Amino acid sequence: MPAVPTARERARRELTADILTAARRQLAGSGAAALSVRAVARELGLASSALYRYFATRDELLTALIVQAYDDVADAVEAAVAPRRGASRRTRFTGGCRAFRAWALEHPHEYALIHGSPVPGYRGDEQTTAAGARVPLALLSVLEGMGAPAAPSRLAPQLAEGAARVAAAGGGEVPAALVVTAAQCWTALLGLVSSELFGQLANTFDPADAFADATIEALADRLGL
Amino acid sequence: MPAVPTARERARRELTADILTAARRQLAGSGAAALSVRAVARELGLASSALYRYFATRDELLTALIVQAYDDVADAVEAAVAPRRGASRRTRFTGGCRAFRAWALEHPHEYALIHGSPVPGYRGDEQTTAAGARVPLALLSVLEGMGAPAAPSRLAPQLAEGAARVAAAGGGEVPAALVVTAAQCWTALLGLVSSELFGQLANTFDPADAFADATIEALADRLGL
DNA sequence: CACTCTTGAGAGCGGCGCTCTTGTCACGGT
DNA sequence: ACCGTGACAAGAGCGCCGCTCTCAAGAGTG
Repeated sequence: MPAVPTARERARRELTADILTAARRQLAGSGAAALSVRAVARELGLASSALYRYFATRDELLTALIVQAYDDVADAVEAAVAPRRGASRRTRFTGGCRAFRAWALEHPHEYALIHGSPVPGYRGDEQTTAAGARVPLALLSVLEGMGAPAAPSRLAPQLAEGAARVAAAGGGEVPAALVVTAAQCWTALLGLVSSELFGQLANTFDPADAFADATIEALADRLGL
Repeated sequence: MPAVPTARERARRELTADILTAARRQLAGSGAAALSVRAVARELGLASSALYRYFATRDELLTALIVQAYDDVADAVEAAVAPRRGASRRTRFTGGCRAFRAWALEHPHEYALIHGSPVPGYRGDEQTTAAGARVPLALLSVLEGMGAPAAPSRLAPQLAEGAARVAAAGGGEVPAALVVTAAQCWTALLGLVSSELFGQLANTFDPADAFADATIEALADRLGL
């Protein structure tokens, strides 16, 4: 591969990026179910068959969008939890949670794509799982250096294994019991945001800002922050 | 309407039920995205156009399946939380949560249909929201007669409103602060099950039985059970 | 019996994902 | 400078899909 890419290579990269941009706009506008290769091609003034030179399948295009969405939300959350002068652990954690929810509210279709029901026969792709781990790991990183919870009851073997896998995946210096609690908080956060976005709170806590804030504070309490 | 239904009416009811049964089988087998009116018609030996006499649209068929799924899981949870001799509140609550998770694991596609990303432009149908409220109300009913949490700090207005709406919807004699906590536990339970089913726990707490049990016990703790 | 209203079948519309073929043009080696 | 290779866009086409329309047959009712 030459240091200076040929015109063809540049064109390919640019068109690939254009396809992704158009696809993302369609996704944001009408959701993943309505995203069609033909519509993207139309928007770009191409024959639909031409797109298959860049993405072999609709699922492949969707996968690229999934990775983009994971990275996008991870950027937002990582920025929110970054250590700052005078920012307590609790502030960083709740800020990260709030950033996560805010991103989800701004990008509902992208959120549904990555945290809703898996579209086809859900691919456990390496790329996507790695990208998907960034947000929970960012939230976990806030807890680094904390002691174990007050009552460090012995963990069930399955839980200890899970915590070990989290540690291996990058969850640095956090006691296993706290990792388990953090994972519970992570699923709770997902439940909060999914419930709000998918309409499970309709007719009850519907404008959910106060409910979300209270829930996030409760999570921080539970983590001993 | 005559007391004795005509042959045509009986036939219509039966065929409607058959359509739902076939559709449900397809849903359980391949998921909501793959459910097609034509395939259901094929399975029943009908022309696809004939099905439109019974369900005006694919969405209408899906809505019927949604209501069925809501009722199905509600039956399971209500049975699990029913008061029994010697069953403590805590046992009834955790049993209800476990029944919810068990139903979801047995019916992943139905679960995705009702708690995953809303399929089209999600209808806030009256029928579906009423059916969807049964499970959380069943879990809430376990808490009836309990006192308010230790620190009944004044609720934000939005939260008080939400709790009032829950009470109006059938959440009987439960203090508002406890209703809020219960709602948080409900979204946390949804997050737990969704995470497990949608693959968010892959590579960490993947065989999630121990994790789920620990999480459910933690919810019971939080409710003071 | 005549009538109406319901039902099921068939053809058909436009859209979808995806494949195959065809003509064209950029690239790299000689 | 030229020519062969390979990437490329386009078009036609396949089998699906949701949905509509029309039409013939049959059940229900006076």
